[in-house]
Parts: sequence; C-alpha cells; structure tokens
Amino acid sequence: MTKSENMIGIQPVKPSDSRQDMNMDRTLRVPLYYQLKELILAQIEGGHLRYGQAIPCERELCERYRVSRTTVRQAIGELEREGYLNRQQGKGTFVARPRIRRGMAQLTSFSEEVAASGHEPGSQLLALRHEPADSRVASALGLEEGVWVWFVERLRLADDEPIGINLSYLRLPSDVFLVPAELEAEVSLWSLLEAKGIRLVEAEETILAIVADARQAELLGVPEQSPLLVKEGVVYSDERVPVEFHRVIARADRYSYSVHVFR
Amino acid sequence: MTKSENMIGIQPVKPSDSRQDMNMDRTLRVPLYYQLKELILAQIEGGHLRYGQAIPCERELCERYRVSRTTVRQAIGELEREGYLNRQQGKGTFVARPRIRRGMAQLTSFSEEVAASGHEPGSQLLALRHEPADSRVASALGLEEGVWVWFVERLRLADDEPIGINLSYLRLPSDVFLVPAELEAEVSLWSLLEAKGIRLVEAEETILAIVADARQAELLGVPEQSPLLVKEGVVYSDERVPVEFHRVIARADRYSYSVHVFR
DNA sequence: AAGTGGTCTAGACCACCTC
DNA sequence: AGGTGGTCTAGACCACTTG
Repeated sequence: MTKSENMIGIQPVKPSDSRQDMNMDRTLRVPLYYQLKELILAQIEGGHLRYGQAIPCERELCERYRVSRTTVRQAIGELEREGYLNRQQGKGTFVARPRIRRGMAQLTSFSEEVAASGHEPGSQLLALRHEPADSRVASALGLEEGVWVWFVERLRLADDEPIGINLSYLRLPSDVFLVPAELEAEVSLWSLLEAKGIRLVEAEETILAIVADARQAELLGVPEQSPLLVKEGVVYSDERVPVEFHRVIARADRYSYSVHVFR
Repeated sequence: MTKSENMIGIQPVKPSDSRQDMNMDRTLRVPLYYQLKELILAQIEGGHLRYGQAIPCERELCERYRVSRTTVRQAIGELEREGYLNRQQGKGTFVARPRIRRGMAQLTSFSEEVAASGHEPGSQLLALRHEPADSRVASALGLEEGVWVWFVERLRLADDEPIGINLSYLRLPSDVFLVPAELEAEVSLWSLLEAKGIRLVEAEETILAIVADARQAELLGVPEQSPLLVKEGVVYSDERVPVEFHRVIARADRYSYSVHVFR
C-alpha cells in the first residue's frame, strides 16, 4: 500500500513511484519546517488542496518527508495561525475557507492606499516647520508641551486631483532633519522615514466626519459645507514609541476607509 | 531538592531559599506549557517583570520548572505572538513594551461600542421584514438576487438620544426566524443571533461620510445637510460565510470610529 | 569561548472522534 | 479499537551575539 505521488506533493518529472521524502533539501539553510510549510501552501494556493479537504495526517507527513513530528507540527501550526488550515483534535487537519483579506487591518500610507486603488498618488508640500508642540499634539504623542516637533502639511493628490489635506506632527530623533526637497521628491513620508531608520508599525486611528470650512473647500476644490472624512491617528515605531500624529482631511466623495476586523 | 517558591515567581510567604520547580501542577488537566505561560504572564502584568527586562533563559526555565525545553518554548512562543515578549537570537527574551490596545481591531457591535464609551445603549425598531434581496444586497452577501433575506431597521440610541440609524440585511438559515418582540427585548442583534447559534467573527468594513437627507435628519434630530458618518460592512460567521450586510448612519457630532492597525 | 534562541530527532502517553 | 491531533521528554546541533 501507500503508492505513488498524488499525495500532497508536486508531480514527479520522471514518474518515479517511491513516495516519501523528496522536495526536502537538507543541505540548504532553509529550515525543514519552512520548506514543508511552503510545500503545503503551494498545494493550497495551487488548488490541489481545496477548502474543506483533509491534508495527510501528521504521522504520514513525517514518513513522507522523513522529518520528525515536531517539525511537521511547526509547519502546520504556523499555517493554522495564518488562517490556511484548521486543526481538529481526533478528526484531522483541513484546508480553511480563504480569508476575506489576508492579514489583519493593515497599516498603510496614504500613497499606498491611493496606488492600491489604481490611481497615481501625488503630493504638494504646503508647509514644513520645526516648532514647539502645542498641548493637543503633545498629549497625542505623549510629550511635554513645548517639545520641538516637525510639522508637515501636504495636499494629497490622486491622478493630479486634490483629494485630501494631510497634517503630520512628528517626534524625530534630534539628528534627523526634514528638508523640503526630500519631501517634494518622495511622495511617501513614511518611506522617507524608513530610509532614515524609522520604522512605523502600529497605529491607533479614529475616523470622523466634518463639513468643509473655507480653506479646506478651496484646497480640495469642493463647495463649503461639503462633507469631509477625517482620519486622525497616532503612529508608533517598532519600539512602540509614538512617532507621528496625523490628520488626513479627505473629500468624502472620493475617499472612504476600509478595515478588516476580527472578533 | 526542588523546594518552594521565589523563582521567577511570587514572593515567598515563608522565606525559603531554593529556586526551581513548584507552581507546576502535574496532576491537573491544565497543560504544563499553559501553566508556565500564565505564570510568566502574571509576572509581567503584576509588574514584577518590566518592559525591556530579560526573562530567564530557556534552559534555566527548564531547570526551574522541571520541564523540557519544548514545553518552555511553547509557552514563550505563544507569549511572543501575543505581544508580551520579544525573542532575540543570541541575546535573550525580553518583556515587550505593552501594546496600545491588546488584540487586533476588534469586531464589536454597536451596543458594545456605546456601552464601552460609557453610555446606555438603546434601540427602537423601525422595520422588520423578510424580503427578496435586491442586487446591491445580494452582491454584498454573495447571493443570487431575489434570495430571501431579513431586513432590520433600527434607530440606535445612547442615553435615549438618537445617534444612529442601523440597517441590517441578514441571510439566515431557513429555520431561524426573527420576531419584533425579540428584537425589542434584546438591544443587541448579534447576541440574539448568538443565542440562535450564529457566531459572527469577522467583518470587512468601510467608513464614509455623507450629508443628511430629510428623513435621516428627522430621525437623528439634526439639521438637513449635517455631516453623517456611515459605516458599511459585511459580517462573516465562524465558517467565513457572509451573514450580514449592514449600514450604520450616525451623527458625526456624536460618533467616530476607532481602529488599531498593524503594519 | 560561552551563552542565547532556532531547529530537529525519536520516541511516549493523553484526549478526542468515529466506527 | 484505531486514528487523529495535543502534550511532553531528553537529548542534539546550528546560528547569532557578546566578551
């Protein structure tokens, strides 16, 4: 029993009948559990394993790939946490129904969002100052009032049409400077910061709605009293230190905000 | 050997000096890795282990609690994934800076949100119908047009003041019925569904802004043309089947939407 | 070189599900 | 009773960081 391919695994180029092993490169610096994980993932993404279908049991995977059960369980465990598989004690491991959107609510920059929705992101620098934080900014960033922060105001464009006003207050290390030329060359403030070694990884955001005042209406090219969508947020570095407080004021007719949430 | 407390753990009541073991109850049905996890967590939450501080290395934890390294690694691994610890190869394992808000963007019901912000949630049933889905609803729920769905329209209250209009389209099993009395008794539609065995666990939500039309203005008690915040979403069951399409139209002066996002 | 986390093995027994 | 995933052990060697 236990015959040829067909299993979880890739089709043999030369139809060799032996089962087991294969595909595992033990000389490479890639961990075995990771190779196995990629292998199973390829089966799922490639449609060879479909939703609801059981994958081979752990002990069988051990035999096939000549690895220990710990290794198999590490691969399967990660795939389960990533939402690809579903383990049920006593029954087996099954391919999960695909998630609506892989990953969680993603932290994305305005430029990334615009690009992702198929438009050309643009930016026009309105102001760049180094100034003492007022109380509102200080409290958002967890600073003393009066600590110097960078203030960047930009008009955000999609396909050269204004869609949002972006205000950013940044608390940067004292050896990091922002100059207009950089901000005009690089559309994304975040990639600029990344290049300076500041990685933004987490944010607390609030969305609200307001009506346009005179200046906002003019900048965005909409009538006064038009509805505007406002996204305010505090963005944290990989050290979980608050780095940026921003406020994006966007045309409600051109902008909405989507998130994927879990129970 | 193997004496009492003091370890990573709690203060000794009677000062006995030996470290190691203890606290692990091997007779109980609680897994050892889980006991260890809770134990370390208690140290962190209790402030005995502070941010940035190293916890004992894995091999030391093995000795102290008389468990294998696999067990220690499972405990530490889960704590790392949950954001409490930070492992660095070659250096050690450190207590992570606390997350801004534990967990991800949480799926919460309107009632839960209102209650969490310190107000008394209320609800007034405006409509309850069983009707064929129109094209918009059908496509949101992934159904054929004309499939029968439940329609629930409610005015949402906070401290008896109207703050939102809630429209829900639900695709329920054919043996599940909604009756006005239930909806009037139970403020939360979701807890009603939960009681009927339908668990909502995941959602794709979009936030936009509009201005109030005549009916909306009257229901919400605001002037026409006031800005309103709209949250639209498709909610999925634990089987990842779309169950509800909803639309919450809320007063922008009383309602905002917060999410915690990750890179 | 010593210490840390990362990967891996070859077993073992338990808890749960199905027949 | 037999199969599945869940937990656990006592080792081993590797990769990375630090003195």
